[in-house]
Amino acid sequence: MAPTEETTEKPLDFIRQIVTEDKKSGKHPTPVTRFPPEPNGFLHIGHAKSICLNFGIASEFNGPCHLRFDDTNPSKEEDAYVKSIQEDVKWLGFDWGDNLFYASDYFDKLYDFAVELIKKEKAFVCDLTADEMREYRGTLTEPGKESPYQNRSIEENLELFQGMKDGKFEEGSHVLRARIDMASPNLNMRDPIIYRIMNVHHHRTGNKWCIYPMYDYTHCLSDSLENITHSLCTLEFADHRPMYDWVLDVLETPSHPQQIEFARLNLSYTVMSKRKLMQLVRDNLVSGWDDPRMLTISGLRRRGYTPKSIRDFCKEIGIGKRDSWIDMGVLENAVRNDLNVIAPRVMGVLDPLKVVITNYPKDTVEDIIAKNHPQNPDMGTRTLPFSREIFIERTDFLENAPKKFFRLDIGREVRLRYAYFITCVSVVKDETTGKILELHCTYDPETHGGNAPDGRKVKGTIHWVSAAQSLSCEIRMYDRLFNVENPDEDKDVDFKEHLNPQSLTSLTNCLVEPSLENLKPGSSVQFERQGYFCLDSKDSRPGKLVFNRTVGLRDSWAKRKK
RNA sequence: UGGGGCGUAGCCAAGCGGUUAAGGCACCAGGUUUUGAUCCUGGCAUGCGGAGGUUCGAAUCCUCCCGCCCCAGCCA
Repeated sequence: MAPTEETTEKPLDFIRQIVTEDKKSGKHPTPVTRFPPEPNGFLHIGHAKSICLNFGIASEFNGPCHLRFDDTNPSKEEDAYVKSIQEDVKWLGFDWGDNLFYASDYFDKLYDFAVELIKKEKAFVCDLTADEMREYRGTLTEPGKESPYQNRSIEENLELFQGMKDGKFEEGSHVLRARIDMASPNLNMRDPIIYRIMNVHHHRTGNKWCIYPMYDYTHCLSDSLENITHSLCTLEFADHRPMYDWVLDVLETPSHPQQIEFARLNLSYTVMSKRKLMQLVRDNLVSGWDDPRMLTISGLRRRGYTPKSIRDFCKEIGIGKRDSWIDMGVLENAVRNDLNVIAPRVMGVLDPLKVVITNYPKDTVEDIIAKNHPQNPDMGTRTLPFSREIFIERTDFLENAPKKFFRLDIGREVRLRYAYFITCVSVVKDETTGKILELHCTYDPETHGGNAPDGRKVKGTIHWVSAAQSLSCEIRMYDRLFNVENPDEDKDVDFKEHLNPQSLTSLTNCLVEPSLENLKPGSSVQFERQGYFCLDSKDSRPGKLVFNRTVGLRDSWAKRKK
């Protein structure tokens, strides 16, 4: 390939560079990655970044990517979440093949490893209470104190640990701890807890266990048991890497994967943590995990985002180690780009204003041919009914409009898309309120199809629907969920205070062209001059259509008005 | 005032000692257009957190300083 042809390729991020080098050096001829969610909530756009990274590397280097559920804390986890997570990963377009794993699959092995640790005098059972433990841990600047239980004999530790497993002790009375260094400047190395007693039913192992391993102990071993080569996680785990390596160095394990950290995604005007998303759901501030305003994968799906748009977005933002804030506009731009190519164009009127074409014959309904996509003839055409009474957008008429207003005013001529030129003659108003009830216009029969034989031009082309044949529907308009860039910023103010009360506006008098009658729920269309909309997959019914606005079109006119 | 991570444009982000510091978003100015959409063209960092130093040559190496993020769960 000529060098010039390579210039469009996106440069490798630092993780792909490492993977590339490991392949070249023969250290890891094919990488094995994993996406390891805890099944304690729904996946969100932040997870998509990790999914695209892990599955993306796998497919680029022809290696597998495992889906592994990090289910070591049964008090928060549910089977419903594992289902939704699998659905979302698949929907995003990724495939883990046979490589579906659960940390809970390794509970037996993990227990045996813990016994090995005890036998090597690298772990001990500790009876300190949680409060005492905190005191003994020390602070950021002061070293901790060694546990009075740290010198128990191997035999005693073995017996106590067995007792923990057998349910002989109360929750909180004992934990198993790694024996490392209470004076370590890294708090994670101050004899961290690796097992705790929890009398909780586990969604997969039921009541078999009453002790559960901690993340730091489990994750590295799970990675090793699955022969993961590159264990990718977010920056806040960098401090845990010494522990990750310690466990794998002390124990006889199949492999020693490399943990690499990257920056998590921050998006403006939203919150990302599962805990906060959960609050919004629980407090009924949104309609559920899949509320179209939520940046969960299921919310985005219902909003009309395509898998490709989310993948493109993740590619666009890149992988690095700086704390970065991505503007919502970047996400919106990603859907627009995809939908612009694939969404059929149709006409829909959000706020209808009646127009009577006074010189058009009364009982005539005419077929108008319209393109389904202006740049893609392969998408074909459709016919639109046209008649004497139509509806246009209320915002497409303005009395005493400025010169630059390319729409309707008394005496002005516009083109009805694909149909005729019309000229506004008069306005009918409600005598008491002054509200505009309808417009009287005339059409030029010579302009059929939208072109004037005399070559005269009109600046504006507006969308319309035929009054008698249009379908009424509901359209839900969405705005950002929060009205500040970072709802988490002020620790003294609850993030819910920043909720945008206008985040959902339901328009119930909308009218769309009749071709939409049998549209499949979930499909996307562009309402010309308005934006991209998708038929809601939950609430839409035949005869009672409900659309979600995915995103508006770029609108330089609206910008100019400001 | 412990440890770890990070500072390149309004927002992301390449750059890995050697021509005028990629690219995208945003923004601005034109052009095409039966969507004020799309598309196309051009503009947009004498500058890489700051100050010194090394070098013929520094965003890249060294020193000091400044700023931001993370860590004291029996969460992940």
